[in-house]
Amino acid sequence: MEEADTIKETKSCPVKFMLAVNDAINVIHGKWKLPIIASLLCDKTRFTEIQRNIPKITPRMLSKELKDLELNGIVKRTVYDTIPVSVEYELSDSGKSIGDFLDKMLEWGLEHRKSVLAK
Amino acid sequence: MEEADTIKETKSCPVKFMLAVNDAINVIHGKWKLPIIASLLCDKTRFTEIQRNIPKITPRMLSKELKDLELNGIVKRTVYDTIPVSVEYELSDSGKSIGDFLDKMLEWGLEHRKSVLAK
DNA sequence: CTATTAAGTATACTTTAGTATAGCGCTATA
DNA sequence: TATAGCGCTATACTAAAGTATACTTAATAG
Repeated sequence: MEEADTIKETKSCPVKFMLAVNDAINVIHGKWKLPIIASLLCDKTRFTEIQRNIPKITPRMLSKELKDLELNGIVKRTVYDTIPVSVEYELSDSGKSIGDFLDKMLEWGLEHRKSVLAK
Repeated sequence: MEEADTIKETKSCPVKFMLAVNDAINVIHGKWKLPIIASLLCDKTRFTEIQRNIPKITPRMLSKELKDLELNGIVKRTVYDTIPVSVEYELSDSGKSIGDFLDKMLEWGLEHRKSVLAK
């Protein structure tokens, strides 16, 4: 099946539609996922570095969210055999392409703000 | 300032970027907002009708989420002076245009599923 | 007189998300 | 020997989100 057909078919099937959209929502869901992804969109980085980039995140949450993102194929974790060990996190291809729909959300958000302020 | 410039400027400003993206996230955030919006994308409808369309939602949650959506300018509520009163909910223009970024999320979700299954 | 419908509200509860704080194993540097 | 940095984990807690169940007001149908 062609790409365009897959999309068309999915839109006509509420269940598949919801599954795919929910995948996207889950990836940005919660207080910290977006800051983490934003941090990794710039550069592959290490644990402590991300912690420094995101004020107020606790190591517990950072660890939890990174695991979650890794499990969902958004983030890749690489351990280097240095002393002491260093660990690098980077976005997968899927992860990098999150920017695609974030841009659309941004545009919608700006439009919406305008229309709300107009009243 | 031109539309395109606003978007460009926003992308270069992390705070504004986050504000606008968060507006979009808030609108679809939680267990029930998306089903409610989906239900209203088809048709303007009444409270009980929405409740029937969304199995398992309680009136408490439906009421809460509709109020929230109304406050955020996504949904418009109209009370008709019939006996007994009937109340109709419909999407605002902003509400209708949510489809724009949902489509992008859908596309991303499908791509992502493919890439995860490929492994 | 009782039951039902519309559009919710009230109260109490459970579950999930997030916070606060401390500590581990390892090594390098002062 | 003490301190600091890295990449976390453990325990205990609070706060936010969601559920369950009952009830309200006003009218109408049986």
